Amino acid sequence: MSDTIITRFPPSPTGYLHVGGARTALFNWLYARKTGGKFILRIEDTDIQRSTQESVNAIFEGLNWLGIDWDAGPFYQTQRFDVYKTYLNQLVNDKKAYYCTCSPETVEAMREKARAEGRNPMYDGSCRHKNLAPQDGAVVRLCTPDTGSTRIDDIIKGPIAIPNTEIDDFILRRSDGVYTYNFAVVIDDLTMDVTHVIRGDDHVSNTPKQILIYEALGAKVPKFGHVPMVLGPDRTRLSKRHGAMGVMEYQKMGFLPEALLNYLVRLGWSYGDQEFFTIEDMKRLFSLESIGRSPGVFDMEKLTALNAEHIQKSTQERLRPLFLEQMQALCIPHDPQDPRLNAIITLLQPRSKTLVDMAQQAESFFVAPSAYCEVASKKNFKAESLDVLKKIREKLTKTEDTSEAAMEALLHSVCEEMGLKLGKVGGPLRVALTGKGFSPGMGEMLALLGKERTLPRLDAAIAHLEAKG
RNA sequence: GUCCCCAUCGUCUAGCCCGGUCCAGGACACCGGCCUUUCACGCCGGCGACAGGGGUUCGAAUCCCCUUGGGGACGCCA
Repeated sequence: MSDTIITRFPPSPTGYLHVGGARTALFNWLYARKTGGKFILRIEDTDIQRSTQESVNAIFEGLNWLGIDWDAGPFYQTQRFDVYKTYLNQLVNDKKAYYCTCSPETVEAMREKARAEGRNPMYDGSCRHKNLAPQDGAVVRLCTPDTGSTRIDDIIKGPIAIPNTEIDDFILRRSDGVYTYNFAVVIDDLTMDVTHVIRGDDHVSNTPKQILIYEALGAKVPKFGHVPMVLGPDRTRLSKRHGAMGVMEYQKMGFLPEALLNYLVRLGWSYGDQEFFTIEDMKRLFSLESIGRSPGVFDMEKLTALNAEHIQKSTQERLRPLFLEQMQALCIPHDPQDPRLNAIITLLQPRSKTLVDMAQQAESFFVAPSAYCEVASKKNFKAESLDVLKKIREKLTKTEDTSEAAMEALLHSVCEEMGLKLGKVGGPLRVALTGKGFSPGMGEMLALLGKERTLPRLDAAIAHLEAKG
């Protein structure tokens, strides 16, 4: 009755939320948000053997982390059998579906035969005209047309026609009374008034079957849009062997959800040359028309680059809790109340690819180096370095102003007085303070470390150098 | 095997629908350089693609056909 657009995301709870599923969810969600429509979450748990509550929870967790919210649901298919039953009976009464008692072995033999004859392996419809009475242990199959073809007017791929000879009388309800995916999906989409079915490419062959169910029911067929799949670097369907699949693993690796979403939305969809999108940008600019037709390879490097950009453009309020969370997760000693936190984050923002990266770099601000990197000390702890460090120490003791500018000035005066280039001063100091060969600028480090942390580290380095001789 | 889909730099893509402005643009990666106390950031430059073949046309990345290549589906899984 209304023209509200209704989309849905129907994961099967047989594992975590993976990036492919996340992208499908994202597209459906964005389309609903863009058009002011509704987005439904539905759990397709009709595979009772493999469905688990942990998986359901993992899917919620993933969706929550990504910030993908839904307007209705979650609905569970296993709780909707009474609905399915009504529609199934209608089909049987109308002679559009029938009971079949062929055993799995018999059907397999049919498939084998078809294969041998160079045809698509399928059920041959031998029970179709037997007019079998409803009975336990029998499956219910749909009567599918033997001629003609079924057309999909795909929003993304354009018209697709599948010959009906390729579609067998598939099962709507199993012998144990559980409804199959193809049937449950149609009844759900129908009764939930779904207007747009946006899903992975791997479903194109299911679509004509589903259309046939709508037609047998005399129901209105929704619009379909099949988005190309996400491939691994070897150009096959993304799977476990390609490594990180679960969305939450990306959180552990220090990715921002908005960065993952940005990456995912751009994988297959485009808006001119724009690469960087905030969530708000996506909601405003997304369109089904601009989704490409070819599959895309998941590229960690590009995701990482995008993540760096999102970190760089992010705000203090956004980053601070995530940063703290990451410090915690990595067991890096720190003080969550430290007044320097904002300054540290700001300093690290342009130099961090991930939150993990940022947290690791932040360590130096909280704890003294436990050791000096061999390469770095070999390169920077030279003969004259001992005097340099002593000089810095001496000057630092005498200053009160530890602002970045004052610290820069201090370093420059050391250079001047000792007739050294900045590198000869900054190098040893860097190793003394961080133990590493790289870090932010020494002025910035000194200012953030303050005398109370700098002096002991200087003393330790001086002792280290004196011991070395 | 059968059916369906796809095809622009290594990767993501713009351009394709409505042929000329494209000896094909952007981004990631890579390589140089600048900046610089290190590492990053930033900036500048470079490398790098219309799968192949036929048409149609004055003209094709863009339209048509074939070939090749890739992906997907063929379950009492979803």
